[in-house]
Amino acid sequence: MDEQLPRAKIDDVARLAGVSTKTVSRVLNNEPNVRDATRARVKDAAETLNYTPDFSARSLAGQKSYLIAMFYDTASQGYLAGFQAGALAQCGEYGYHLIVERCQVNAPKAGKRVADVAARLRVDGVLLLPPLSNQIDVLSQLDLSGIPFVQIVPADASKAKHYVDMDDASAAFELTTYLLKQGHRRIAHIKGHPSHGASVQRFQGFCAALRAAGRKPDTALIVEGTFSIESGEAAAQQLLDNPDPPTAIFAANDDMAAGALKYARERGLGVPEDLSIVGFDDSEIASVVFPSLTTVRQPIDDMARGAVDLLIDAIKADSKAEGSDEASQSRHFSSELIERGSAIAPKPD
Amino acid sequence: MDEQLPRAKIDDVARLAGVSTKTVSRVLNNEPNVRDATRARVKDAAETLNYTPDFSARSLAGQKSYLIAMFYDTASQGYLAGFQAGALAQCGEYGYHLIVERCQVNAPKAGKRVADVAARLRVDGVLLLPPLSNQIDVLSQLDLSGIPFVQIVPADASKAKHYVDMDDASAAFELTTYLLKQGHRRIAHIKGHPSHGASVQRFQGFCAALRAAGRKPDTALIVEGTFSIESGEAAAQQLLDNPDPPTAIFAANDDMAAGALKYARERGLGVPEDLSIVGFDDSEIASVVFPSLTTVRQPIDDMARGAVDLLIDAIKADSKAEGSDEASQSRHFSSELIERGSAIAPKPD
DNA sequence: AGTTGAAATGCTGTCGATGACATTTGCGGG
DNA sequence: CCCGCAAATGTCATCGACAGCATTTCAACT
Repeated sequence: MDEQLPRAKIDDVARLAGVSTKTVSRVLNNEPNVRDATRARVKDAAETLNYTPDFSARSLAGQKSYLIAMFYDTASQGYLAGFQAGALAQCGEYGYHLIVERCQVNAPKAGKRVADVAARLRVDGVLLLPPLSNQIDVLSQLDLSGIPFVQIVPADASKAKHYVDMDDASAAFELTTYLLKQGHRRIAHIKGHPSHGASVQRFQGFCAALRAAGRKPDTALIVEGTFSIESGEAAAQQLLDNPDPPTAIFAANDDMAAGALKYARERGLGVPEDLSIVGFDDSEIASVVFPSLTTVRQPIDDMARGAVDLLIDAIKADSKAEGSDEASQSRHFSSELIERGSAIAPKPD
Repeated sequence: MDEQLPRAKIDDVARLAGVSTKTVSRVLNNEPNVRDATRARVKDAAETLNYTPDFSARSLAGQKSYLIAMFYDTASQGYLAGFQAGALAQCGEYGYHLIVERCQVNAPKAGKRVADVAARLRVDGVLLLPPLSNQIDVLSQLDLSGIPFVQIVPADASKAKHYVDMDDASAAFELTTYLLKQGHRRIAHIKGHPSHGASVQRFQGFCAALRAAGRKPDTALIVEGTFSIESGEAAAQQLLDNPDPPTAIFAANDDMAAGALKYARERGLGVPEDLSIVGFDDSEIASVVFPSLTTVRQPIDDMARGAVDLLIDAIKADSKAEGSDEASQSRHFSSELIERGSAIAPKPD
C-alpha cells in the first residue's frame, strides 16, 4: 500500500554502472585512479538511482563519519543561534552534519561524558563553545580520545591546539577608552565568569585602558555576572547602590548590558543622560532595546565558519599524518566598535 | 606514545562476563529472558570495561539509531534556542541524540533533501519546526520515506499525524479582547507569513475578537511581516503612516513587536502613552525592551519536550505494529497572558 | 525419575560501505 | 611485437552490533 521505494545501495549502482562496488566507492569519495569514462558512468548511475551513501555504514567501515558534535553549556540565545547558523552553513559546504549536545561545565565527569559521546557517535571532530572550551577535564579527555576538537575562545590560547578567538582585550580597551574620552571617570564593569576566556580578556582590556589613562580600576565598581539578563540587573543594582555610583557601565556582554539598562530605567535613571551603558557582542538585543546599545560587534558567523574550517582541516591532517604531530592552528577575528545611543558624555558634576 | 586505551567492544564484555555477545546485547537493550544473575554479571562487566555501544554499528545492524533530526528554516533566536534546549533535555532522558539541520522552506526539492538526509543518517525520527512543518513537499516526502515525524504547530492540524500546538487562536482572541477592553478601537495587526501555522491562527483569533466586539477588521490596519525585528519596524512604519493611525498594535511575535516599539520611539511616539504595543511568545526580548512587552507566554520548553515524547512514542509504535496504522497523536499546550507595561488605555480623542 | 515446554542462551549471517591486497588493463620503450 | 610498470579495477575480509533461529537449561509435573 504505502510502500516506499527502497533506497538504492552501493551494489545497485555498481551493477547499473557495470563496475565493482569498490570502484563506486572510489568515485564517490573522489579517490584517484579511476578512468574518467568510468567515473562518469558511475556518477550517472548514482544519479539515476538517486543514490547517496549511508552514514552509518560509512562510519563503521571507513574512518570518516562526516559528523561533528557541538557541545555547549549555557549560552545566550543570540550567541548560540548565531554560532550554530554559521557552523551549520559551513558544515553544509563540506557535507558534514552537526550533532548538538548540552553539557554542564561543572557536571561530574563532564570530560568522560563528552569524550564518550563523541566516541560512541564516531564524530570526526568536536566544537567546544565557552565555557566548555576551558574545562580542563573536557579538554584532556578529548585529547586522550584522540578526537580533534576546536576550542571557541579559549581562556588560555597558549595551551590550545586548535582554536578561534577574537581581539577581546583590545576591543575592551578601545571601548573603555571611548568612555574615558567622553569624560567618564567612574566607569564600572560587569564581568563574566572567570572560566570564560573572552570574559577574562574583556576585563583585562578594561583594566588596561584605565591604567593607560593613568587611573586605577576601583574594585567597588567591578562586579561579576553570569552573562544573563537577570545577572545584569542584579549587578546594576549593586553598582548603583554604591554611595558614589558610576557614570558609565561596561557590561561584558549585551545581555547583561540590557539587564543593567532595564534596571536603571526601573530605578528612574535616564540612559544615557544619567548613566551610560555599553555592551559587547552586538547581538540582536543590542539594537532592539532603547536606547540601542553602543557595543562591539563580534563576527560570530565568521568565527563559527572558521571554527568548522579549522576542525575539518584538523580532521584531514589527523587521518593522513598519523605519526607527526599536527601543527597547532588557529584563527583570529577582529571586532568593530558600534556606536549607538547608550553612551554619551556624563553630566558635569 | 600517546596511545589511548582502545574502546571496549561488545565482545570484550561478553568474554569478561562469560556469555555470548547476544546476551550482552539483550541486557543492554533491556530485553526480557535473561536471568537476573546473568544480567548483573553483564552489567558489571560493561561497567568495568566502561563499555557503551557504538551508534553506527547499532543503527546499521538494528533498526534504531537513537538519532533524531531537527529541521528548521529561520526561527527567531529565542524560539530556536528555547526549543532546542527543551528538545535536547528530553532527548537526553531517552538516550537520544539530536542532529540539527537547516533547510530553506522554498528551496527547490526541499522535501527530497530532508527525506534523503533523514534516510542517510538513519535518524529514527524528525522534528519539523515552523514553517517547515507546513511545507507540503517536505511532509509528503517524509511520509513516503516512512520516517516518523512530528510537526511543530502545523497550519492544518487536521492533516497532521503527529504534532504539538498551542491555543494560538484563543490566546490571540484574549489578547485582542484585552486591548478592546482598554478602550482601543483602532487596533492594528502585524501578522506573519501565511504558511506559518501559528501566525494564521493568531490572525484568526485577532479577527474573531474584533467581530465578537461587533467590529470589523480593517484591512488598512493589517500588514504582514516575517517575524523579524526589521520587518516589525517596517510594518510599524507602514501602519503609522496611515492618516488615521492605530492606537494599538498587536504583533504576531515579540521580535516584530520589539521592532515596532523601536520604530515608534524613533518616530517620537511614546509607548504606551501614544501607542500601545503587544507581542506574542514571551521571549527574552519581551522583558528586556522598555517598556517591557505585554505578551502571551508560550510554553516552548514544554512544547519541545512534548514533541520529543510524541516522536519517541511514534518511533516505538512504528517498530512494533508494522501493519496497523499508528494512531495519530498530538499534544496541546496552553498559553498565558503576561501583562506588562506596553499597553494601556488610549488617550481620549 | 522421565517428560516437557518455556525460559535462557548461543551461533551465524547480515546491515552497507571501505580497507588491504590481488589482479587486470593499457601505454611506452626496446 | 613483447615486456614491464603504473594505472585501473576487482576480491574478500572487516567494522561492531543485532536478528533469526537453533540449542541448551531448568523447573514443574506426571
